[in-house]
Amino acid sequence: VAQAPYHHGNLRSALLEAARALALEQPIDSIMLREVARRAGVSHAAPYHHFADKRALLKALALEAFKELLHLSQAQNQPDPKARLHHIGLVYVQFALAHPTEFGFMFRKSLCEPKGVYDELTEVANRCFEVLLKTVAAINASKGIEVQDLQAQGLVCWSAIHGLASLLVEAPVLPEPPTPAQIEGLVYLLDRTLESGLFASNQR
Amino acid sequence: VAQAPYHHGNLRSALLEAARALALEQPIDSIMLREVARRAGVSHAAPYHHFADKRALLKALALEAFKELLHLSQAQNQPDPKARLHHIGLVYVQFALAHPTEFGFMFRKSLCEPKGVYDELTEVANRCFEVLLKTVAAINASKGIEVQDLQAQGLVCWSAIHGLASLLVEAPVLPEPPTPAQIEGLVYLLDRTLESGLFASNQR
DNA sequence: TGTACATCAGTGAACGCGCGTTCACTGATGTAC
DNA sequence: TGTACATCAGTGAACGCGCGTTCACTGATGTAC
Repeated sequence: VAQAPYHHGNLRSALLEAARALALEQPIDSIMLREVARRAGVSHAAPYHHFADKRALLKALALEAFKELLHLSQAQNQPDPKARLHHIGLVYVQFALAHPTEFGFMFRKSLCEPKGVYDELTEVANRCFEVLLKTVAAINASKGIEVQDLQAQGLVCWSAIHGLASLLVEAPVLPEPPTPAQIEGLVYLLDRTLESGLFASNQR
Repeated sequence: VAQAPYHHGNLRSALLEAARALALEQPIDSIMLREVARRAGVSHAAPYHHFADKRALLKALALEAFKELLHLSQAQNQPDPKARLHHIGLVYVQFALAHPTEFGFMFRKSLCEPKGVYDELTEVANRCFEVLLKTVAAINASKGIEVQDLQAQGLVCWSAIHGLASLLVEAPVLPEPPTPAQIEGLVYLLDRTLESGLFASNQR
């Protein structure tokens, strides 16, 4: 296998991996299909045996990203729902910082068009949200709270996490990329905000 | 002036306006300079008398967007700092929904490169953040709270607002675009979360 | 008021570029008998 | 174990396309005298 056989064997994965590597270096829209093929060591027409077109390859990339995010969110087994929520927030922010281009791309609405038909990307995204919703519901239960609109509560919770991740990735305001310790500190502050508000007096 | 004079008169503004209109129809990276010129009723070389290149035009578009956001944030005169924060959150989300393409684009880090030199976009973005910071600080003061890291507190606050705006614009999870009433409801829920946490028992 | 002239803000042709995609092809693989 | 053959997964040439940018140009404007 050392001398590059005619058949690649696992070109589909290799193309996705090449696209992932390119995404670390440049924005998603300047990724070129021919360059992905080049990186995978294959002619520029070869990808068409594995993906209908460029868009399909990029969508597959987004799908993989969502699957990884889902996997990370679930990779825990803590009994305390608050600890679970902290975990979700932390891995979410860490994922965004580790894969900034994919993070910005995987939420593009145009990826899921046309609407109405079954779409695996939408489904996995929904499952990510459901993991969060269940955790939020568990915290409600542990506090004996009845919430009228769990979706809205979950959306606000997701917003706080998503916003922190987004700003850390892209905010023009931040002079330096944050250190892992700063990230954890911000996620803890976020936890406390969700727990008791942004203006609780037990600020540390 | 009815018969299209040779000199346009205010082509720079007209080009930005054309770009803004195009941004309502398509993602930022598929906006083409030649089409912007076409929309402005001018030859495709004319923009080069007003912008160094395509990137400069798009950056000017982002700058205008930030200026409008700053203006909206400041367009109020409420004595209660909590009311001011609510206003900021509301106009932020409304702006994002009204200008989704620019909203996604104006935060791109690459817009502010090369770093180090003075950059008007960075400055206006910072001023937006400062409006928020001052409001948060005023709420702290009204509560007699001393905060160790105002920047972090402000960043978390901004995250919550920014995240809600981002998700409402782009989330693949939401089946329908939200109504104005839903938006206000979510911003109120956000307010209450910042005030007393996501799990306060006074859920309505 | 008129004229010369510099400057500004357009035009339209042209350039090079590299893309996404298609096509006929060919080498490799696997299965039936 | 061999052989025929269908199928799969590559190749490389070619296509059309429209872009961003440059250039020499020209029409319009404004100022000096």
